[in-house]
Amino acid sequence: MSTTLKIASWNINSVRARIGIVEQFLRSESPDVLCLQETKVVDADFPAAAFQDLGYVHQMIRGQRMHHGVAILSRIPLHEDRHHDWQANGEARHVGVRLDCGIRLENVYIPAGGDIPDRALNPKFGQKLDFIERMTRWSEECDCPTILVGDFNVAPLECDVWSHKQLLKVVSHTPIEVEALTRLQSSNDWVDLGRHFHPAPKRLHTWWSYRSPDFSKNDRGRRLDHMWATRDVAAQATEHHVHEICRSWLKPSDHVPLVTEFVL
Amino acid sequence: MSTTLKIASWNINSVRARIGIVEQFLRSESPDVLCLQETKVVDADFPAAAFQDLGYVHQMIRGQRMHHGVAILSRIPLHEDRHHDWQANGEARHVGVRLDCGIRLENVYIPAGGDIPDRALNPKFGQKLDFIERMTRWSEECDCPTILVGDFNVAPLECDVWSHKQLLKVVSHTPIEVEALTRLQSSNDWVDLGRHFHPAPKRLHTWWSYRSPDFSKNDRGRRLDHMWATRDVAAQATEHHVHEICRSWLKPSDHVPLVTEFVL
DNA sequence: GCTGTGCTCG
DNA sequence: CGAGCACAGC
Repeated sequence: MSTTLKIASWNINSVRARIGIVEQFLRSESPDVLCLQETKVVDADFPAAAFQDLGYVHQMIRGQRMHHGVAILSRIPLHEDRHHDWQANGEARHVGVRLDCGIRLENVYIPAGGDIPDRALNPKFGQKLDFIERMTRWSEECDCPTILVGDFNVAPLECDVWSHKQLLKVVSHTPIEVEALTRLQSSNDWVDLGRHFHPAPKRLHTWWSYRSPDFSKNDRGRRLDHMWATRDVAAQATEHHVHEICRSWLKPSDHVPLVTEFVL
Repeated sequence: MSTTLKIASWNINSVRARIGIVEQFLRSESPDVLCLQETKVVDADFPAAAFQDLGYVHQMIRGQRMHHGVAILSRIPLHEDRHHDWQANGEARHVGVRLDCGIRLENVYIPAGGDIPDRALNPKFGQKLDFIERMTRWSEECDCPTILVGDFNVAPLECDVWSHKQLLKVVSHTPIEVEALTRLQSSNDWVDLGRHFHPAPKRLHTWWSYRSPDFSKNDRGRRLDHMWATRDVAAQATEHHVHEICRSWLKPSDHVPLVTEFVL
């Protein structure tokens, strides 16, 4: 006998502004667990009831005023929730739990890093690289079956962006960020599920800027969102989808949801 | 042979935020002329095309950044537009035109007057009374058939408010404002079309605060919006309606439209 | 409450 | 472009 586990991850850019389309997504996809990033709301104002009404009664919420904020909403029990604050700056960028099957699920929102890809000129860029380094130290110590999801704010491969050449000096696709993310991936037995199911050089994007007027016409996307799993767990993955369609919905997030199914 | 003339007036509290419901109203009521107050937009950004598409190709727009702003949108020709600035402060509170039938149509947005009904403590209250006085001087000189509409921000009669007693010291229903409005009405042969068709003590309201959560439940309305006509024109009026239903629409204005039909 | 504005952030 | 916030005005 086998059970399936369906995990979704989505940077929704304000859970309150997006509650309608998140419900729509949950109704159509029915994942067992939904990981959110950029909820942008303090825990007291999190729209918990809306998720409860759809069966997501197990909730691990870590929000803050205005920026960042992560949450795990689940139809299956969640245990041993931990909130890492790797940079000890109080930013709500991580929440992790253990599922009944023993797998740990880690939900992360890596800093965007500002506009200028230079540690000296732009402290936010330094903070981003530092965040990835500290995550790498943490990842080295991870010793159980783990799924790591979230908005990593890095598009590592050439085919992860609409134009490798034009984005080489644009934060999210610079060599220094890609190297940092590669070290994170190498620091444990991480399998990039996106590329496992949709190998390069296939086009795979999860984010389109609001600033580009017609996202589907110009298609200037980047793969900033990721789902990784330790090799043992990745071996149980059966499907992985990027729900591009959600970018065309009314009042969309600039990110779209990722979904992976596992057979345990 | 006779022709009908259907005039509507509506404080829409931002024409851009309300463009959808104004279109809905125009489609269902099809007035010949629509007078708007509180358009809250500079002329360059006025959604002129939306009105043109519905046949309102004759437009006299007097807007300003952020506050106030009036407009006359019409399916019939408009002539001799005049913008009075009675207080010479640059506020866009009036636009008037002449119709082909010879009637003048004057569209006014009288200042709200702030919170405290005291000239000394609250300059806005003084400005409101001064505005009405200056309008009175102008009204005395009006010597042609005229329809005067708009948001007067005064509910003169006891039955114009949900509680006469509780509003006696609330700006919009204080004796000093009512007296000022009465002087304005007496300064020419003005007929209050609202009360002509719906005589006191009938309840007649055109505005419900956003702050009262369920407007229809508590029904704490006031008659702040008015349509007046000189006696000759008033004699040609056949119907006058307050479209209360518009207050229950999605994302409503706090005011509802008034409509009068004339047979010329 | 619900507009507008200006601001920061991505 | 579109979230968040703060403020003013009604």
